Amino acid sequence: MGSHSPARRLRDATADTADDEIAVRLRAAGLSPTLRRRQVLEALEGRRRPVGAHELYVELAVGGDRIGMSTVYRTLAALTESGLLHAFTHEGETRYRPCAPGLHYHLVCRRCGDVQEQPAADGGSWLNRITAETGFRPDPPQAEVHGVCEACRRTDGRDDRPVDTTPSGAGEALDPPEPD
Amino acid sequence: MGSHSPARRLRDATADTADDEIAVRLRAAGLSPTLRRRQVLEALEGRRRPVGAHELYVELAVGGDRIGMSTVYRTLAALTESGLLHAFTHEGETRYRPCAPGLHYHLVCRRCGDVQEQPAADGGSWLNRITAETGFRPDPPQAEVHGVCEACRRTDGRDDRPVDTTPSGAGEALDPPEPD
DNA sequence: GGCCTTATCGGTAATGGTTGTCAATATCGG
DNA sequence: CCGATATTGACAACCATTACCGATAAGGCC
Repeated sequence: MGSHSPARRLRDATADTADDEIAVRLRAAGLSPTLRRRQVLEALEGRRRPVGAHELYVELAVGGDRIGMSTVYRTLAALTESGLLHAFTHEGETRYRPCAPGLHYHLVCRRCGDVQEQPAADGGSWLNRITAETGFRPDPPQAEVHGVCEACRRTDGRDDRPVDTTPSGAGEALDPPEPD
Repeated sequence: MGSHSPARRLRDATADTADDEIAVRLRAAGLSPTLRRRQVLEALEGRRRPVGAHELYVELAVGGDRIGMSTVYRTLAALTESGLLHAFTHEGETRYRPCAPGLHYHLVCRRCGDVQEQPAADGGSWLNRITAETGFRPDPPQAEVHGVCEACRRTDGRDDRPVDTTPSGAGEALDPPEPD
C-alpha cells in the first residue's frame, strides 16, 4: 500500500507519539491527538477560506487518505467543541475555520462567506459590559458580526440591504469615516 | 393590540388595504403587505422565543390558516432579507425572531437558543471602528454574540466550554475599558 | 508479550430541514 | 372586464447531517 501521501508525516508522528505543534494543541484542548484529528486540523491550518465538511472530505480523499464522511463530521464537531475551530453557517452548510486563541471577533461576510478575525481593540470592555449587565456569558472568540466585506462591496458596488444605524435613543451611530 | 382573531383581523384589513402598523412596516421594508406576510410577521410579533419554520407552520395551521410550507419559508426569507426578522441557526434549523430597528446586538444562547437584544451602550463606536479599520460593513442588528444565557448557567451550574479571555498581546481582556 | 476495555473509525442507510417546480390563484393597471 | 404580474400551495426532490453498527486501533494491566 505504499504511496506517500500528505498524511505520511502524520502517520510517522503518530507512531512515536511525537508532540509537534498540532499534537500539543490537541492535547491542550483535551483531545487525544489521533491521526484523523491531526489531519483535519492541519488541513485547516493556515487556510484563508472557510471550508465545508464535504469539501474537506474530498480534499483529504484526493490527498490519498481514506477517511470516512462520518469521521470528518465527528472530528470537525470535536475540534469546534474544543475551541480549536470556529463554525458558522453559510448558504445552508456549516463551514469551519481555524480559530485563534484569545479575544477577537469574527467578521462574517454574508456574500462570500469569508471571515476576518478582528482583534478586540477595546480590550473586551464591550463583552465585559454584557456579562455585567445581563449575566450572559459570551464565548469571546465566537462573537460574530455579519455584514459585507470590502471586497464584495467593491465587486457589487452596492449593498443589497440598508443599514439602519439609528439607535432608538442612543444618539448617533456609524458616522461614515470615509463616505464614498 | 387585538380583540379579534389575528387572522380574521388581517383578512378584513386586506380587504380594504388598511394600513395598520404591520402593513406600514412591510411597505417601509419594500414588501407588499400580502395576507401571508402579515400573518407571519404578526405571529412573530411580541414573541419571546425564536421559532423555526415548521413550528410556525403548525401554529398557523392550528389557527385555521391553510398556508403552505413553501410559503412559510419564502415569507420568512423575504422578511429576513428586508431586516424585519433576525434569522440564526440553532440545533440544525433556522430560527426566526422579530428584529427591532436601530442599533443593537443579539445575545444568542447556544444552550436554549434564546436571544436577548442588547442595546449598544457605546453608541456603536465598536462597529464604527470595524468599518473604519477593515472596510467591512456590518449589518448592525445582525451582530451576534454566542454564549450561554444566565438562566442556562444557573440550570446547569457550569459551562461546558472554557472561556478564553486572554488576547494574544492585549493584556487583560474583560476588565479595563481601554479606549484608544 | 498477550488480554481486556475503551475510544475511534468507516461505510451505509436513514433523517429531516430546505428548496425547486409548476399550475392555480390573487392583485393591479388599463 | 382583460391581460400582465406577483403570490401562493402541494408535492417532489435535494442534500447536509446524523444514526447505526461492526471493524479497528489505542492504552492499561497482568
